[in-house]
Amino acid sequence: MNKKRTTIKDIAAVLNISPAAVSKALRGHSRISVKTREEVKRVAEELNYQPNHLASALRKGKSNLVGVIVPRTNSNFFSSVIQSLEEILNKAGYNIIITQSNESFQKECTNIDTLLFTQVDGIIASMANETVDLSYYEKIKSKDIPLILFDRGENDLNVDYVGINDYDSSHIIVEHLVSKGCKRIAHIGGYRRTRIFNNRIRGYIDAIKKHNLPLDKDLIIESALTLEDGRKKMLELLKQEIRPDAVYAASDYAALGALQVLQEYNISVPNDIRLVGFGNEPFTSLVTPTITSVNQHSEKIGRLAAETFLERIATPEVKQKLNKIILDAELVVRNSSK
Amino acid sequence: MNKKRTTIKDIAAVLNISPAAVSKALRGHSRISVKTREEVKRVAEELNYQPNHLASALRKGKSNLVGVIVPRTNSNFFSSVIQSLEEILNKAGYNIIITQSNESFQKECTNIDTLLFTQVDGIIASMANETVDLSYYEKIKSKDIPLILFDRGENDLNVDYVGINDYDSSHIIVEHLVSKGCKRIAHIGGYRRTRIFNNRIRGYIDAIKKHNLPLDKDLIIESALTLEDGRKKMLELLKQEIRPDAVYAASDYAALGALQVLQEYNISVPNDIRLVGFGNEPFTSLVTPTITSVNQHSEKIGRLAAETFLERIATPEVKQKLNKIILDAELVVRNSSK
DNA sequence: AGCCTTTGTTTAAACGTTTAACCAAACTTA
DNA sequence: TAAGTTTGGTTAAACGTTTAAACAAAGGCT
Repeated sequence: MNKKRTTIKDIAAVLNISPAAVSKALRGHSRISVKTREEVKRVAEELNYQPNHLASALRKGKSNLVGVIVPRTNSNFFSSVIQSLEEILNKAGYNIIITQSNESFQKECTNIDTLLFTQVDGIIASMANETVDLSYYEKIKSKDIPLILFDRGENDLNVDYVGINDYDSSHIIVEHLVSKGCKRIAHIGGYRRTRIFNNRIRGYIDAIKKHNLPLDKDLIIESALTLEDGRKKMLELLKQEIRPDAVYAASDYAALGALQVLQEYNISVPNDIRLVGFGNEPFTSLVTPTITSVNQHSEKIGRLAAETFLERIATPEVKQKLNKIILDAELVVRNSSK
Repeated sequence: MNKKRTTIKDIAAVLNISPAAVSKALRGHSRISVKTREEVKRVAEELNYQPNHLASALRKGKSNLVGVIVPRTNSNFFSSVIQSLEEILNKAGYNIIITQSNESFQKECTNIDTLLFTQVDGIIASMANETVDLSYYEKIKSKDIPLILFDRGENDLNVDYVGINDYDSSHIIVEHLVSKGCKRIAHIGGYRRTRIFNNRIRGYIDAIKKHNLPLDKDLIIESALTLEDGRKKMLELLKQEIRPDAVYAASDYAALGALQVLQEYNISVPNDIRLVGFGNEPFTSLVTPTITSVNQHSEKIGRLAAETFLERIATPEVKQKLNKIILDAELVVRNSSK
């Protein structure tokens, strides 16, 4: 019965050498003769040897596993970041464990615990909307394993961060709408407590000021940015005495909700009201009219996050500190604002 | 410096007992006095003890990790299955490692290899469209760890399978279209070599026969079912002498592509041509008109797959055999076929 | 009292690798 | 040729946990 897996010892027994020699041969240690090295490889192949990752991880004190936490995977942005993370990290010999927080702080905490329990060598995360208490993230830091944040980060954690320039993105959007002749631009934004949404709001405000447009408090609405929120907030905007002539939503889902309401009210997009979303979700180019949005360069963000992680691993002596990598976002103009 | 993690030995040292006693106390072994058990728990808490998962996994010969392979995560179906898998398995003490094949056979093979390398205790997978060579899946079986397939399975592997009744779903769809008065129903299907798509095609054919409708070869088109395929195939259908009065696409993406073409040609949906998709992707209720589709009960599939896995783990003596769990799908009627 | 059982714990080995330290043989070099 | 270096290994301990086996002490039974 070959019920039991072949181990390094089995190979050693066949060749009448020590397990240590086999281990070294397999890892390409210099002090092993070419002859033995090749014999070992041959026998390993023959016996269908598969190294026991757990044993090696235990001995070396690293698991070659990277934990990933995202709010959800069924958004194009996150799944694309993950894909790119996986590609880079696999090449470097790491596997990733993906977990979803579903935007819940509670779930995020248990995710962190299970990842730490699994002895991951590092964590790459995008924070849940709800999260304000950073103690669980501090816990990661206290374990002295790299923590890399992307998209949804937090300066106070003083770790690496990869994301796009939200502030500038708002400027670009407002500028685009102004160039189309819009004079009263509303913003359906996220909650200010989330850094990226706060930045988008700040960018919006500053851009509005810059173009000497009315900075009406009623034109800035905070929400969780779901489709349903988009609908509700759009209805509120329509109830105002002077309707806006453009709406900039900080998420494509909210933009879509707004679009649905506008269509139900027979308000023409883009003729009566121009609309811009954020995130460049695939459906933005599937609906009618197609929705102008912001491309967040997900693949690039994934790649940079992975590379930053590898760099941290390579130089463990360097203490982690706030290190922001900010990419320029790109406005993808579609029919909803043409 | 508390640089080093607390181990079971540290706890033992504090209480002046053996590490074995600590281990047993922590696991709730019956032969440990209530007193020591509680002291151990107290000290463990105090020293912030985190069990070393690798060591225990190595010793016990199981990793408490389950590998998951999906074609992609950015589809609502798969991400929802994953979420439900995660929920059940986490409760049972398992963590999941998610990998994506991107519908590529090559990628799927390396995914299997990395999962096996990571010593997962089992694999839950949905096969890539491309996959016909089953040798890598046989490799999983030869390791004697449970393999559970869902949605995209293969009878020949003789393992557990969870999915919906594709054959019947086609029947239900055709019946629905017939009830709306359709007489010439086209089917934009997947490739026959994939079992589920073959079943949908067979179901379509039998249902057409059953209702004595014309069974025209030109009305059945195979493709990869992407949005682009939907567009192309719809164009082909429109070129035919007698246009169909209904189109049943085996994926929502293809259905959406078809819808776009129809709108470009000013053909009214549902008045001129009725349209049905498959998968109940969120966008089906977001576009105009909303698209009738089939709900695949993703949460239930995830739950059943997880439970089947746990059952296999609990009864390792039982040899795995073909065991199909087939759910009834549910037609969600929307405007595209009303 | 003597034997049996139960309770609570210790001992020691094991899981499969890696690696520091050691060693013998072969080769250099002056 | 003697000392030093290089080559190609071996030995043994270690990573942190689990667990079978052993054992001592206490309690139960006749």
